[in-house]
Amino acid sequence: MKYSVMVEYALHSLVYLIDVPPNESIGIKDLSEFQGLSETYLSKVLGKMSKEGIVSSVSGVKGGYRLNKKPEDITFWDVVRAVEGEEPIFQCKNIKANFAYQNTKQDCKSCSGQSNCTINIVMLEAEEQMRNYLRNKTIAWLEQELLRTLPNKQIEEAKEFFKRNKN
Amino acid sequence: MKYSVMVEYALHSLVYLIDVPPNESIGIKDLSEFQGLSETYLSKVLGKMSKEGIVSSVSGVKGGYRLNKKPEDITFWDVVRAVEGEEPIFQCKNIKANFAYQNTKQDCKSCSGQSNCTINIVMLEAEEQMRNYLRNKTIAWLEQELLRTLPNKQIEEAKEFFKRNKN
DNA sequence: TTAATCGTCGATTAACTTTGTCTACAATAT
DNA sequence: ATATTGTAGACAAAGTTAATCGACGATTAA
Repeated sequence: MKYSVMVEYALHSLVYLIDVPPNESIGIKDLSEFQGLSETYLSKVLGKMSKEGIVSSVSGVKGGYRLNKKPEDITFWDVVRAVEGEEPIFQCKNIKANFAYQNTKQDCKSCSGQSNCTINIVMLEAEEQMRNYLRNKTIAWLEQELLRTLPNKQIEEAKEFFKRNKN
Repeated sequence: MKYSVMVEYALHSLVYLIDVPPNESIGIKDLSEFQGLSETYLSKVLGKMSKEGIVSSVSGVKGGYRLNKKPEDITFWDVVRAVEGEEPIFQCKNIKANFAYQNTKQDCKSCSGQSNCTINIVMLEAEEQMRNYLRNKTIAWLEQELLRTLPNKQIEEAKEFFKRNKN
């Protein structure tokens, strides 16, 4: 079980969007070039975040992406959900004749809802612990943390790169 | 991102092994037939749990599986780990020239260890929340919960099935 | 108004993982 | 001995993720 690399691409890309003023933006070409990622693939990641209102996009010449919310209103969970969707990690397939289901006739839909399949409930609640943790970490917090821990040189390098290619 | 169905197969199968006396066992054929699962595939799942010491196996005629520990010493996490492995859900691919890494020269190994890639740390800690929850739920607890919530008829049905085919 | 630039969308391909099967083999009760 | 059962590994099928490509529409600068 793994998160798709999209999650990594998304979180890392957001870092560069934090400081972009509301009337500017960063193009997919710059974002992908600086991080060494595929332009077309990364654009799908940003597209997903755009759909979920995390970033907003500007079409046309000098277009690109910028944040669509304040960094303190974007959580890690928002990003994961935008990219991976809300489907639970664990899903009952409703094993036939199964001991652990009250109603062997019903299928998985009932099980992932407010079902009484104990095993499913445990797994869903376990995942909920992870989600709650992610809901508590915002992009604003991430920026502070990066400013605190990263060498200045590296931070300046990034700022320089995106300033040079400013949209 | 999804858990493999192996996790479901493993947890459900364990339920039927809880009450097996130390000198008896249940064969893969019965376990798979009762649950409507592929015999060969389920045997791989049990094999993984056997390797991790959760169950023990008896070869030969009248062979099968039984628990290798007390139900209160088997947690959900033990089962997930046996089946899915310990690899973290999120793994840094060390994006080239990446802003969020202190040392762009090092590769992912450094990042998933005690690295200072903040994003990676957050994701690892989030996963740890989920693991801790699973570490708190034992198979013994699961049995109590099932006895409490399942209709007697269903429980008896299962017991009957495995008694008939007792090894 | 035209041309270049940029994001969006869907089809397609490539790589990889999961699921499942098959076969040969080792252990064991009768 | 022999039939039964678990073990292991090769293999195949199906599904998912990663990545590419091309057509399209929106926007801006000239």
